[in-house]
Amino acid sequence: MSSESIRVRIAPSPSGFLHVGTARTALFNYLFAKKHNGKFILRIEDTDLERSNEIYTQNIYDSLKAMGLNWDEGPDVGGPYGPYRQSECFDEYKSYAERLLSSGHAYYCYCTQEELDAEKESAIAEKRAYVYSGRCKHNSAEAIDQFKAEGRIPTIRFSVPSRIMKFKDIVRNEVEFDTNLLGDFVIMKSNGTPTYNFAVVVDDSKMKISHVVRGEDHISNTPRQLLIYEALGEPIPQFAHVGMILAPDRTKLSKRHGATAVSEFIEQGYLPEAFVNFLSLLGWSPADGEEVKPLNELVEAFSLERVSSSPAIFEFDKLNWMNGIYIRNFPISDITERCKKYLNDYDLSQYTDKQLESIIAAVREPLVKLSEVTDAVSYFFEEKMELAEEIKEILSTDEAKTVLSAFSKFCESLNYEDMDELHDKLAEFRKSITGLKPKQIMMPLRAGLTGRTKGADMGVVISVLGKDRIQKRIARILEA
RNA sequence: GCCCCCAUCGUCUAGUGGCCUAGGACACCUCCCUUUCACGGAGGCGGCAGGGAUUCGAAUUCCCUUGGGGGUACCA
Repeated sequence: MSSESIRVRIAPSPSGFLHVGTARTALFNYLFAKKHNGKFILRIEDTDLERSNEIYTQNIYDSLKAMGLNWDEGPDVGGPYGPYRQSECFDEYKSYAERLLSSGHAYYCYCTQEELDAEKESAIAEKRAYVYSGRCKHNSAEAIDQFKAEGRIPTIRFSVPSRIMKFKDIVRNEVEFDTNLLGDFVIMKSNGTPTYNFAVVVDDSKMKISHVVRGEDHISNTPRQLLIYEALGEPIPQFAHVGMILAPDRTKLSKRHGATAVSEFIEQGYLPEAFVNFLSLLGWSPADGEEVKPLNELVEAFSLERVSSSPAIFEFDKLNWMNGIYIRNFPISDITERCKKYLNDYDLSQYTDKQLESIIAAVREPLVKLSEVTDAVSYFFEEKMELAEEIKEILSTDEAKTVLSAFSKFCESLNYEDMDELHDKLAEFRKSITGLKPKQIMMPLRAGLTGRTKGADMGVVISVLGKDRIQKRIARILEA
């Protein structure tokens, strides 16, 4: 097949924030499209008016964009096969349904919910698998008139032929279903809107989708959709059902497991770029084994054949590791800019951009999430420090006091602008105090100046704080 | 219940009959580096769910069992 013809889509329903599972599916679709010079399409599946909400649509846009998954066609950017929002296509579904009606592939069903429930209950009572009886398939004209007179509004059901349905799935080879277990299913609800299985097929064929890459939870929908394609006489796309993403307790990832929305992760301080990279490794692996790959490299490395058919569990350890790598490797100006939203409580105006960058550069190394920067830089912004017992203990010794008062004098003559020189001077200072190991000198100094036992390089601390604040902080400790 | 899918270290995975005394990554442990935390480097721990069958040979093929997941709607 010519790669020009590859068209894939992500079709979320705006009934919640963009879920990590949907995000991963979107990623795979995007990677597949870009790898083969195809089109990545966004379609909003909002046929369920009740549950759909515009704020979710916006969240889907924002999350996808943050991840860098820009779509070629979609509700906002348009395209040759629109509309890309199902709620704008209701007339279309109706006319497709009529096609099926007139070709004998579908029929009106006047069964009430109560009648249907009764069928279901007796099936359960008899320990039979429930399938719709198909009783409305051969309604007489009189019966139909009677139903209409009662005010019943029909659904439209697809007439399912009896046979074994086989299809080839790119990630799992042959899959087989017996259509007798399906039952004639509803394609148009009584309120005139299409059901999911019907709308998907209409839209996918209208949009000339060549490959349907989606979660394994859709695998049992596939035979129904195949039947519709055939009845419509539309070309059938290739399918690829990816293993699902599960929570650590091996059940479907849901709210009770914590964050499930991409936007929540971003909010927490995960870089979308890192998140994407992490997601790519859930159910797929690059042939070269190199796991750290930004989006453009993922595109190059991607192939559907390497996608896994078994489910993957979403664990934070590797995400955290990945995020740390991106935090450390991104340009410092970029990271600094992204950190600002976590620094709202501080007066940033006291520092130049360059100083802020050197502060962030000095504390970024151990960060797992950007949000941790708030605490990591606190001693650069707050003069009054709450000292933990551990710190008080370190500062209580005579040695510590000696070190601090010595440094208070020593810092008189420092050049605070030159970092290399500062490090040399620090070494000099260490030598000037005899009888103490480097650590015994540096730790009290750190504790005295920052109120912490760990943190930024002392050269940076000293440089940023400057003489006055250093002397004040030391004085406060020594007076206590 | 019925249908479908899945099954390699704790987790993500490599592996498509001999290259596997099963490789990598995360996590964990040890050591090194070191003015702290970290980063980085070097090691270590740890797995083919069980049982049959095919084969000279099985993580790899087939069957069964078990386990897990998904579906079973006028939700998507």
